[in-house]
Amino acid sequence: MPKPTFLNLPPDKRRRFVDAALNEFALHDYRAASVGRIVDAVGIAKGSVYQYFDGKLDLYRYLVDLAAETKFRHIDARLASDAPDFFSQYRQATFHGARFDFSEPSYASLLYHATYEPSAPETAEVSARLRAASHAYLLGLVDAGVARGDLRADIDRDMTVYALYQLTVALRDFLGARFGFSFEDAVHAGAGSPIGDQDLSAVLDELVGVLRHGLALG
Amino acid sequence: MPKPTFLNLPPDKRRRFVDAALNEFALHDYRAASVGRIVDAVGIAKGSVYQYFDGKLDLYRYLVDLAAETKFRHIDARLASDAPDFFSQYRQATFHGARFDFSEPSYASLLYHATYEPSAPETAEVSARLRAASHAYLLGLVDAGVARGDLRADIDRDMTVYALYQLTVALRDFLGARFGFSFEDAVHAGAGSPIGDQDLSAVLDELVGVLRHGLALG
DNA sequence: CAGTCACATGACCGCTCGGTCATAATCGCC
DNA sequence: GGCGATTATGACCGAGCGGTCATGTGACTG
Repeated sequence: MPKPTFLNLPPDKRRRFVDAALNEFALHDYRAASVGRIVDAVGIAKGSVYQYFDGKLDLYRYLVDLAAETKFRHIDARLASDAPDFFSQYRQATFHGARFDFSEPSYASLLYHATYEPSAPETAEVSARLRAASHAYLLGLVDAGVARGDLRADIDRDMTVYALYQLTVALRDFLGARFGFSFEDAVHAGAGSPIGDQDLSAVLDELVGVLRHGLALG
Repeated sequence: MPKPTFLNLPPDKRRRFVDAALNEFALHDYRAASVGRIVDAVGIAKGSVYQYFDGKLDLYRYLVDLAAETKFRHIDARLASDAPDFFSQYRQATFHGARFDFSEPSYASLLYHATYEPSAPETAEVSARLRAASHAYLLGLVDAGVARGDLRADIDRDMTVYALYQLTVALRDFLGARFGFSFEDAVHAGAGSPIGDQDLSAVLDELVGVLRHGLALG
């Protein structure tokens, strides 16, 4: 967790630091991210980082938590309050999740890296926490869906959650491939929504259609 | 590609080198893998590696190609020759793929790392080639399935391939989580099939069932 | 004005890395 | 045995890393 010094920082300086750090961890995975580049970008001395955080890992943890919290909040705030069925709930959440990723490519890329980083022993715990949070969220959705009768009662809940999770995370790559869009470029360029809502909706309709009825004919 | 010197090596020495390198790249992703550790493990001088390959990346490319080729061959050799429907074809390929992963955890982990490593600019091309090969394979399956009438004709082929790909790759994590199995441990311990064929079959039945009929009730 | 305290600084440390190269050992052939 | 070609070696290089710490700075306090 951040040291008190960090929290006492003038808001503007703190914001600039977080932005630069976010950028660095969005552009590079944990190991490749460089504390030196962060301080160069923000124009402070290297030692300052260690006045703010206990080290690189501590900073990373803080950023991942911040990004996850921000994204979840963004989605939750936009979820329709009326209780539709499972599939439209999932569709809505995924839609707003993707919208968030477009508008905040740095957060999105950071979370993407964190998701696929069980390799490094240090970051394994961060990855696991992130995955656990997503799984818990999806499991709640699935259980409600089963209870409501939207989903078959005989499905393997864990496998269903895993499949949903993977497909949702992979959406980023799929959208990138389909629409020739690179999140990495977006991190440099800042926000901007390069994929229209209609295109995104079409993709999600397709995905939800497969989830709902499967691939088989008839 | 390997230099002539590498190909002239006594088979036993070459095998020991490949094994050690495989191990290193299975235990660590590209950046974290260390040439020094490889030479220590195999008991040769560091300079020798650069007599065999043009560098770390060249060695990595060679190993990934080798692993991918070996795995594809393993699967193809075990595919039933009679032409069943799409789902049993996919099931068979995935089953034998998983079996391969269990019996050759080093290959499997190397391919896993290679799959999720578009971050490093150098390895992006290797990842892309690997993904392209899997996609081509799956696309062939899907197209045949559509032609045969196993699959709905109105599905988005690319998305279907992407979904199949992600779910298949993620199987590794899912099996690991469900059966408390770690591929990393298996790399150390060598082969051994820690998950029985029945357990694997049950998981695949579930997965194929969802792919076939979806999650919706009725 | 002196003293205190929070914060900023950047030279420096130790380490690991991929890669090099002059030299030495080994092999194959006549 | 001798000789050229091939292969093996490991000390060494330059670079980058995370992290440290003695010193400096500036603002608030009594």
